[in-house]
Amino acid sequence: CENLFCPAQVRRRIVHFASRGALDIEGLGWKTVDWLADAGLVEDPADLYHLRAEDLVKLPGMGEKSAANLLAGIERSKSAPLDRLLVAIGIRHVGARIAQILAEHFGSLDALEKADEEALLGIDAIGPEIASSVVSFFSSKVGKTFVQKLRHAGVNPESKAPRRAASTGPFVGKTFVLTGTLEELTREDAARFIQEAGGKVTSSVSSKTDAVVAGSDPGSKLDKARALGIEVWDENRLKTALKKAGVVPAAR
DNA sequence: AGCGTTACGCCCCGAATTCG
DNA sequence: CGAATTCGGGGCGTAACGCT
Repeated sequence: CENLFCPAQVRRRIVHFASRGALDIEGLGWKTVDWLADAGLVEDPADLYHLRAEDLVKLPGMGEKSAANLLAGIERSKSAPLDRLLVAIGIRHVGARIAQILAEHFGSLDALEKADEEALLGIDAIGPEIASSVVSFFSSKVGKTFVQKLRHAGVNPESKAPRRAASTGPFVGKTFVLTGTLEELTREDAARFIQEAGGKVTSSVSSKTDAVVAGSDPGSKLDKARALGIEVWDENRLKTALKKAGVVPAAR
C-alpha cells in the first residue's frame, strides 16, 4: 500500500516517529499504535500530542501506569533535539546522519522548512535527490499540515550549538567503525565521543576505515576489517585514546 | 501469582540508493 | 565506480506492565 493515508502507512509512520533512532517515545509499539488507530485517536504522528489519559485508559492493555508513562514520553519528546525530530518526521533519505547535518546547518525547523534546493545542494553530503526530497516534503500538503500541527503542539526545537570538535589529536581525520557490543559505553556514546575527539564514525568497513572498534559478539565488520588489514581496537584502547584526546567518557 | 504482551537495548544483514 | 547510507527486515535476553 503506497497511499500515505492507508492504515498500514499511518501506523508505520507513527511507530517510526516514536522509535529509538527518532523521538524515542516509550510505550508506543506496533500494538499500541494499532489500538490508538483503531480507536480513531490518531491519524498522524502529530495527533499523539493531543492524547489524553482518559482516552488512553479505555484502551485494552493500557492501565494508568502505561498511560502516564506514554504521556510522559510524548511530553519529553517535545524537547528532543532537532536532528531526532527530523529522523522522526521520516523524510525520505533523511536518517540519522543527514538529519544531524541538516540540524547543524539550519539550526531550526523553521529555517529548514524555508530552505530551497540551492541552499541544500550547497551542503556537503547533500545531493539532488536528498535536496528535492526535503524540499518536496516541506512543500507538500501532508508535510505542511504535519509541521503545522507539530508547531501547534509546541514542538519546534532548535539544534544545540554543535560542540566544537577537537582539531588536534589521534582521532582527527580518522574514520572509525563500531562493531559488537561495548561494555561501558553505548554505541551512541562511543560515536559521540569519537566525534568530539575529531574522528568520524561510519557504518561500513572499507579501505578508508582507519580502525574498527570491536566489542563482544562482533559481526561481519570485524571479518572484513581483518581481511583488509585494518587496525582492530578493543574498548579499552578506545577509552585510553579518548582520554588522551581529552574527551573523558563518563561512566553511565 | 502467573501469564501474555510490549518495550528496551543491544545487535546483524541485505538490497537499494546516493554521493562524489 | 567505490564508499557510505538509508531502509526495512530480523534476533535475543531481560524487564516492566496490565490483566485475570
